[in-house]
Amino acid sequence: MNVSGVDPKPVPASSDRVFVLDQFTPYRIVSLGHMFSRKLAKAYADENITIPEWRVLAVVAQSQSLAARDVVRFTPMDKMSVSRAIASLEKKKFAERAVSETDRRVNMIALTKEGRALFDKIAALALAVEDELLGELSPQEHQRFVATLAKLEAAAVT
Amino acid sequence: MNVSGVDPKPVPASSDRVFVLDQFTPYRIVSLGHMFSRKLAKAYADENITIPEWRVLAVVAQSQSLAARDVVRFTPMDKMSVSRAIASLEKKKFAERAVSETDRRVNMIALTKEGRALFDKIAALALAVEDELLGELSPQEHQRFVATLAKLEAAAVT
DNA sequence: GCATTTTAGTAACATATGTTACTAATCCTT
DNA sequence: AAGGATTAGTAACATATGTTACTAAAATGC
Repeated sequence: MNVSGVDPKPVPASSDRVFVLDQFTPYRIVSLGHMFSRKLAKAYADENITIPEWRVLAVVAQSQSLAARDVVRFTPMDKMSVSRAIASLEKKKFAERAVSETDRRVNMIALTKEGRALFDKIAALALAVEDELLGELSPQEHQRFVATLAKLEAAAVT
Repeated sequence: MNVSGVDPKPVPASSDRVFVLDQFTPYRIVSLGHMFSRKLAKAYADENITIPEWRVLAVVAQSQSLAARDVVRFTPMDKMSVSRAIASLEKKKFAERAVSETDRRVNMIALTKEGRALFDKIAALALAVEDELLGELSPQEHQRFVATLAKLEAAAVT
């Protein structure tokens, strides 16, 4: 019982079904996403890097050099966010930008030595957080969960 | 093959494990959460209500009247966000605030007739979106997924 | 090959969100 | 019951994020 003296009660929605926020699966996924975000951000809070910057770092680290537009493709960020994150990574000397020789509209992004080192460090932290968060799941449970996740991702892009 | 001429390649992290962003489960959950958020926001884009406002609306709708501090408990919002959302719901005539008679620090929130109607309408939309997003899952798969979700929520609060 | 459309990226503005610190009320301890 | 500690809520500031509209380059199509 909370301070207000009332517990939340289900309330009939328009139809015969009932809407209860914490039994609403999409909402729970969103909330869990927030919790994970915060956990991860905390894990690398000392590393002088923001979430958007980390996303760019992680994507660029997986190729030798990547067009900014492809960062947009590979992350849930819009092009303005990517542009800002890259600018800031550049200012911090974790990445460098160079105009593409074949298409001068395009910026190619590459990590500096420091950027690569930072990625390695944070990747290790991230994997540790993953262990902490998912460690309780059996391999089978994890595998099933990820399979369902893939279905949901597919449903969400349609 | 993308425009830049390189596909993302896994890169060894600090240990023997490899960090690949789109195989990193916490990140996938966060991304899926964003996708769902956007889907839901789109579904009620015409309704003159923001995401934080909707969260408050949904929580308050489930009781007759609720203390603002309990909204903080029941949502992933901090008290400032809740305060702002309530202020804005009040301005839009969807909610009313009254100082609690037993504790004058506390604001009790209640929905107006219009707020209740709006909740009913959006709840129906939300359930439709849920069907769209989760409709492909068998009852068993959904049930398993939600069970795992609960474990992850528990791990994330620790 | 010239005009039109599309694309990549950014600047400038508006809005939203997080943070710190404050006020007012209540609780707790003795 | 008086003092300090805690709690609910908000104001004011700083930062981040979304939006629109622009520039420059390249692709398209006539």
